[in-house]
Parts: sequence; structure tokens; C-alpha cells
Amino acid sequence: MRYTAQHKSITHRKIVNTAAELFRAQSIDSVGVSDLMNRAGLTHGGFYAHFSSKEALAAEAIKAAFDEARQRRQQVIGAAAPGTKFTTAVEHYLTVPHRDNPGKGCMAAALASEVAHHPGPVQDEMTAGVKRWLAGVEQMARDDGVTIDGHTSIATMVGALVLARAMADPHLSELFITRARESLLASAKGAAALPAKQRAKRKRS
Amino acid sequence: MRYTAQHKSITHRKIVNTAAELFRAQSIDSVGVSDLMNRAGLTHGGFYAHFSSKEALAAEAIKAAFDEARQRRQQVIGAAAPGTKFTTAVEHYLTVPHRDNPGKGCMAAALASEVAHHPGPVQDEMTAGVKRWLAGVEQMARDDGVTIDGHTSIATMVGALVLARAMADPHLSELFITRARESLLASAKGAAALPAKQRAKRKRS
DNA sequence: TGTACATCAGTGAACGCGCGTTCACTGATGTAC
DNA sequence: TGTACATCAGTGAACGCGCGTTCACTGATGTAC
Repeated sequence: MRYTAQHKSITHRKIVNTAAELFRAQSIDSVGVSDLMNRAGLTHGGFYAHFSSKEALAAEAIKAAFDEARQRRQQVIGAAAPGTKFTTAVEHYLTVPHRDNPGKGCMAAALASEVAHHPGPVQDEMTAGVKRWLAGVEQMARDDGVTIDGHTSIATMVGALVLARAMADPHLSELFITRARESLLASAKGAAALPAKQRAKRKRS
Repeated sequence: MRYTAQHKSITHRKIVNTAAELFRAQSIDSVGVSDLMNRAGLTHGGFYAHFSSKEALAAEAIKAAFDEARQRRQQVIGAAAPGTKFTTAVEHYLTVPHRDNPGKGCMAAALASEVAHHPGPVQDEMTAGVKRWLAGVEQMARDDGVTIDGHTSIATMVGALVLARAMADPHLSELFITRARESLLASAKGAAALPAKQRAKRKRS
């Protein structure tokens, strides 16, 4: 069943995208190579024509998910009113639909815990993805003239989403999202309202 | 090999405590019943004299870990100077040793992601544990006369620890911990410095 | 241009392995008399 | 108090199952002549 030249890379991308979604939705460990290949419209035996191991696929899938998120983020903040990039990004991140669709959401929130015990390429891609996200968040804040801490902002967003997804109580779950959102938006407003001198002082400390 | 009357409950607690540590250190899924029982000084066959399933043990282990954390927290803040309960708790949570010893650390940070896909008693215990933690944090802030948002504080702490554990870059990992700590301590100080009227106003909004 | 052969993405059976769970059994202790 | 029996926590072999990975094979397409 040999296909035309570009068919292999199309199939490859399809497997990676399927994995990026399933891994985020269910975890890497609980998605079997068979499940995955069937979802991509193939059978499990063909897997090793594309990847040396499930681990190698996981690394590619993490990279792909961060790349896609980065593109979507740039589209969203490109349409944002001047000085609202950071707040727009927060408002898109901390939502109930994002909580309920991990398969299409933030890779860090979905798999950071699992990746902690996966040293090697998988953890390296997670690290690289978070670094790029962090740089993006800090750039947005700079563009907006707002002084927030990028690391803390990301930690709050990830923590709120992770906790919201783990709660059996729907009200408590939603509170983690809405309170974290309000808190981040308020701190961004507060930082923007500071005179330039005070902002500079804060940065230094 | 029948033992004296209280021996069963001693063994039971030993298994639960071993599980609480191993599950936090490695995840529920990757710890086998055999591993677990061997670590507790037993063989796997005896497991079902104590628990109806691995799932049931996981639920008990989560409860036990939250109970132990609660006790340790109360000891720590009992020794804290007046008005510093919240900041003391944050300083004990966001540390490099806590990052490096998940088995003895926060259950929420270790297993929230995994528990998101484990409905039933496991998720219920996680929810109950987080609720008690949240109530504890809010009580500390009230005792200190500090106005912080409990949900956001917890989200930031969990997110920072989860991200720090997932990062392959040691410097970036530590930044998540130190920045989140500084940020939470600063917001607590800011809130405490506000006059009583403004505090009341913030609470209402 | 037409024919013969090589390629290799994809198939599906099979592999060893570790998992959670079951079960017949053991034997020191608690209980009945 | 001493003896016979019942209990049941713990043992270790065995169960079916799904996992990641391997492998002989297929057959449509690309390439050589």
C-alpha cells in the first residue's frame, strides 16, 4: 500500500495531532498505542514506521501542542485592544470551556504532573514549551505597560485549571477559575495604574 | 499467622501510609499493589483482607495525606508570630525541599491532575481535602487580619510546585517557587497594610 | 512509452511482561467447654 | 486450668487482560531500463 511521496508526512502529523489531543485529555500513560492509531484511522503495527517509541511520540506531541497554542494565542492577542494583551490572554485561559476540554487546551496544565516523572525528551519539550509561554506572557505585559510577574501568573493559571479539573464539587471547581481570573485581572490593572517611577522600582526589587 | 487484636489496624495504617507516600512520589497508576505491599513488609495476596480494591486504598491514602498535612500545618502556624500565620504557611509550602520530596508533600500538587480522570471516592477525597485546606488558609488570613483570596493563593501554590517539578531546567524550576513565594508574601503584606475600611470594601466586591 | 522490479507505509498476529484480582492454603491466636 | 476447635491475617501460585514492541507479509507506487 505504498502512497504518494507526501502521504507519510501527512499521516505523521495526523498521529502527532491525535496524540496531542488524547494525551492532554487522558494522560500519556492511559492512552495505548492501539487506541491512538485507531483514532488516527490506522492500525497499531504501523506506529514504528513513524516513531522509535511511544516516548518519542509524546515528546513530539508536547511540542506540537505548545506550537499550536502559541499560534492561537498570537491570533487572540492580535485582535485585542491596545494595552489589553495580558488581560485578554488571562480571560481566554481561565474559562469553564477550557477546564472542560483539556484535549484542546493547555499542555502544561494537562501533563505537567505526569511529565515530572518522565525525564528525557518529554520533560525537555515541556520545559521548552513553558519557557516560550513564559516569554510570551512577559512580552504581552511589557507591550501593555503592565508590571506583573510572569512566573507567578503562569503558576496561578495552571494551578487554578488543575484544581478546577480535580474538584468533584462544580461550584468549588468554578470558584478556582473565576477567583484566579479576577485576581490576575485586578493585579494587571493595579500594575498599569502605577506611575512609571514606581513600576521601575518594583521591577528592580 | 493470626495476630493479636490490634495488629490488623496497625498493618492497615502501615499500608495506607506507605500508599500515601508512594502515590504522591510516583502517581497512583505507576505504583503496583505488589510494590506497595512489599514496601509495607507484606506480600500482595494479603491486600484484599484490608481493601476492596486499589481504588479504595487510593481514596483512604488521599484522606490520610490531607489529615497529616493539616496536623503539620497547625503545628507550624501555632509557633508563628502573631499576624504571620498566612505568610508562615506560604513560606513552608513554597520551598525547594518540598519540590524535591513529593512523597511527603502536598497531595493536591502531587495528584490533582491524575485525580481529574478518577471520578468516585478518589476524587471525592481530593475535593474534601482541598476544601479543608482552603478553609484553613482563609482562617489563617482572617486571624492575621490580612485580605487575600484563598482560592487564588492555593492555585498559585499548587501551580508553582507542579511547574517547578516538571521543569528540566533547575534555574527555571526554582524561579517558579521563589517568584510565587515573593508574590504571595507581598500581596499579604499589601493587604494587611490597608486601613480597615478599605479591607471591608475589598471583601464585599 | 511500456514493462519489470524495488521500495516501504501500513497490516495483523504474536512476543514477553506486569498489572489487579482470586483462591486454596497456613498456622498462631482467641474462644468454648 | 487444660484441651479441642474455629478464626482469619497473611502467603504465594495462578487467572485473564492490555500494554509496548516486533515481525513476516502485502500491494500500490516510484524507478530503471
